[in-house]
Amino acid sequence: MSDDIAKAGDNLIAAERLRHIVARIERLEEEKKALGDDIKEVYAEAKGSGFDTKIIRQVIRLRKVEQADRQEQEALLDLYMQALGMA
Amino acid sequence: MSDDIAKAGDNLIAAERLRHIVARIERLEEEKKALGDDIKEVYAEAKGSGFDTKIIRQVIRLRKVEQADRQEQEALLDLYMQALGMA
Amino acid sequence: MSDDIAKAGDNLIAAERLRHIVARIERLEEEKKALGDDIKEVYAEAKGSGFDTKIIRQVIRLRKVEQADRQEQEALLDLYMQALGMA
Amino acid sequence: MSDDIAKAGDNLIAAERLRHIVARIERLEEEKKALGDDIKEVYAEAKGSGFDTKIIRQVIRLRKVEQADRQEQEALLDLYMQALGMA
DNA sequence: GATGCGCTTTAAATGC
DNA sequence: GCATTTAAAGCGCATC
Repeated sequence: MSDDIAKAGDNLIAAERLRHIVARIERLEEEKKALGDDIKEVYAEAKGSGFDTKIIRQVIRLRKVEQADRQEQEALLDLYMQALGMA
Repeated sequence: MSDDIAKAGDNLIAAERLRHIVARIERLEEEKKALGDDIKEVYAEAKGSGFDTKIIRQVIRLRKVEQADRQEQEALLDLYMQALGMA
Repeated sequence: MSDDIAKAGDNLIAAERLRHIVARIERLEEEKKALGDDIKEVYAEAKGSGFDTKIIRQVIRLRKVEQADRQEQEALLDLYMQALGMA
Repeated sequence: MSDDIAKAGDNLIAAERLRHIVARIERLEEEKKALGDDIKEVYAEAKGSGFDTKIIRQVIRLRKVEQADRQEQEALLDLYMQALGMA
């Protein structure tokens, strides 16, 4: 019997925690969406200034992969350094 | 001649503006990604506490469509009001 | 040598299957487009009868999200049932 | 007074027609969605057979514009024929 | 622990 | 030019 009471209490606590988790995620998603809107706005503004947003997107994509490449190269370098006992 | 100078100046200005636009977008995307990571972390934490993330995701999705529902109803009401010349 | 023959045969078969796939997709897309045209026609007809298509679109959108809502609720219930070992 | 009655009657009829229009559109959209699902299925099947769906999509897109080109050329030809009194 | 697969989200294209 | 529709990317999940 007291098991049931304990279980009911646990469920309440779990429900409360769930509520908290959901609230946190929703808050974060809201902020994330706001940033997405900001980005959209910048593109719209750029377009209004006569820029081709498609090309801007390409530029950004390109810079992203280049950055990834650089990081990869650095990671590889680190690995070599470690292998050579230089790090 | 002075046209060319003016054009060169414009290009410089355009390049500068482009640089600025790209920087702004990259900054915003960085923040956006950080929030995505935060969300992921909350899910991971919830999972670690024994919650079923699938249920949490479903709850959040449901709340989202309910909210959309409410907004759609209001939009529809507005339309009717306008159609009836009451807005 | 016979490997090459086999491979050539495979390529022929693959080409034939590809042709078949493309044909099927094109046929389906054609039908899909026809339906899209039908829908457009209904809207045009409604407009001709004095209806505001904007409102009709909104009504349909609303009914869609309400339906999605219902389905989400059922999905959530299922998840809960499963989580509670009742399904 | 009888104007009001007439108007109320009109509204009822309009509501009935609206219901009918919505039902027709929803039916058509349902069929359209079913075809979309069929197409997705064909792609999935193709993928299961080892084809690269991305390339298949390109093939289909290409064939579509080629077909459009052909139709355009034929239309142009018709025009010329008519202009020459040969059609 | 890695890989692949489907699904959700996000970007691009198109038509009104 | 904006909203809808369609293609692509990213992500979590399941499996091996």
